[in-house]
Amino acid sequence: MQQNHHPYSYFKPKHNLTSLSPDLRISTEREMFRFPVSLGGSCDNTKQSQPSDEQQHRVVMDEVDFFRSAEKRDRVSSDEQNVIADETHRVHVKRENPRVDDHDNRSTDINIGLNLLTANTGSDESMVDDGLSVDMEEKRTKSENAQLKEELKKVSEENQRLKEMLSQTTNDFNSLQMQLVSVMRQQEDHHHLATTESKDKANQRHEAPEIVPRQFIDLGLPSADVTSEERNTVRSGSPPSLLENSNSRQNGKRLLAREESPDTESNGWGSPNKIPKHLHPSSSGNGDGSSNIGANAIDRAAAEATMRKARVSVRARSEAPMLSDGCQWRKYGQKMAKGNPCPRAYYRCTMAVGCPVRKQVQRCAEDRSILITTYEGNHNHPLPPAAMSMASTTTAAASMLLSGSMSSQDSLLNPTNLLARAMLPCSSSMATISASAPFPTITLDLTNSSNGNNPNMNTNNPLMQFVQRPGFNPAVLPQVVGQALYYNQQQSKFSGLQLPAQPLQIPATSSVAESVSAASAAIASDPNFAAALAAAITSIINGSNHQNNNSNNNNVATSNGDNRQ
DNA sequence: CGCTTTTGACCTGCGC
DNA sequence: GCGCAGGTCAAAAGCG
Ligand SMILES: [Zn+2]
Repeated sequence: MQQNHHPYSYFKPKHNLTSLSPDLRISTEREMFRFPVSLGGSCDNTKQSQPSDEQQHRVVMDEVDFFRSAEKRDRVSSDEQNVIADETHRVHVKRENPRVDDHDNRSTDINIGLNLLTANTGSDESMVDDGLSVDMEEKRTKSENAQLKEELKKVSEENQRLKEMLSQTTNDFNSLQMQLVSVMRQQEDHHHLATTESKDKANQRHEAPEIVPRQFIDLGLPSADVTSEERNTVRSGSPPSLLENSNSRQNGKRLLAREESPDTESNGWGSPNKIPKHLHPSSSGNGDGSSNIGANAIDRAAAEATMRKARVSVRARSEAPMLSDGCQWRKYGQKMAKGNPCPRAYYRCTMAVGCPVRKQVQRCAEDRSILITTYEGNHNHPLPPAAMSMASTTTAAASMLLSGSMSSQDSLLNPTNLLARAMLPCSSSMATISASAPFPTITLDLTNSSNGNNPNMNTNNPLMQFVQRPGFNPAVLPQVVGQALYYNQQQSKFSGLQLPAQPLQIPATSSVAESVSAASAAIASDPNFAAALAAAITSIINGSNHQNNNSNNNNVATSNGDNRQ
């Protein structure tokens, strides 16, 4: 937990600024999306330079609006707010002119309008410095201060609430999205199957689709004997909810509560890795017999199962036995893995009763200072902010992997692949795809060593620059990728996995085009993707932003196989 | 006392 | 079918 303070310190700046004025606080939100500015590597410059009102009016991403609108509402609601707003406005207007020069200068330094997004960090000072008509202002300032303080209180609370809401919503949305995607894919598959089948047996059959639901109707009927048997096996400490699920057991022997709570069903991973078994032989499913429900059950089961398989693996140097990622874990097993002297430990999330999330921790065989943490599944409960990074990462990545593996084996069309390549133009060799394996896995390599096979320093990759920071906690990084994945997925997946028809050009990622296929270049240069990266990275950077270069490498590799050390 | 870790047994999928 | 390897279970032990 201690380590997590760091990662999430990016909330702090928000609060600090909050103490200045609501406006400033709001702009902080925007700050989260200022990443494009930093692409030029001029983080420091931008911070030092004073922002202007004009800058703040440039909205980089829509996501910001969520907060902004909320804030605005907040402002309007209070009486004196308007006064404050006016004040700040006036001040800003004043300063605007001088700032413009700065902008021009900077823009020559770096690049285009990206600079417009620069920080407002100095705004407080500016307000102080600017004190023009001192006397008048002072009086006002005093009263304003009082108001501001109150306002600040309110806003802080509101902020807190919003944060909580956001995290929760994000969580929910992630899982919902995951499910939706899976269902969509399933439907596609089913359509495919149905059509082919009906073609084959067109003469004999009336309706092919009927077949599927029927299976589930059968499955839906839990046998009374089984349940009673299973009750015996329930552990003393286990919640009664375990019983509910026991009907999904297939073998009488070990009726362990794998899917521990009813929640799990709706959430992800109700079914263990044996999807096919669940589908065909017996058990499980909703008791109801309507064909629709059955179909849904299939979809869900398959989706969950697939989801389950999707993994996010993080390689990081750490002497600690485990990365602290904000979640509570309970060790449930340990095994000697083949070809590795170090044992592999198995953990499961204990923050909620039925949470299906698991993780494996193992040291790298070649370099024992490298810790390999592999996550599976999605949390079925609200997460503390400290845990959001990992969670969103796994969810998003899992979704990505899902869509990629199911819809096409084509590595080029695999969004995950694309992402990996897009993020790692210099180390595209790392993005190996072996179509042969059961577990689609995305691997984040945060280790120091350049891994030999990656001679190019990744310094020209924007993402690298951000990862290569001293205070950078490996545990946070997943959020970067996670969010990137997340946003990217909305682009690439929901638009039907089709590559953007119109490749757009973004200087920052243009290098991708050289080393990567045209397809991946298209995605990578997609402004939305860039923006997603920006959002994700900026949010991280804002928190643990200390300029320094560490020799950290961030490699993202995807494979359909087990992660080999 | 409640929770976590340890650890041997067990289950499952896969290749031969 | 057999053996192997990965993954999981749960009783027992450990810990605060
Ligand atoms: Zn959880």
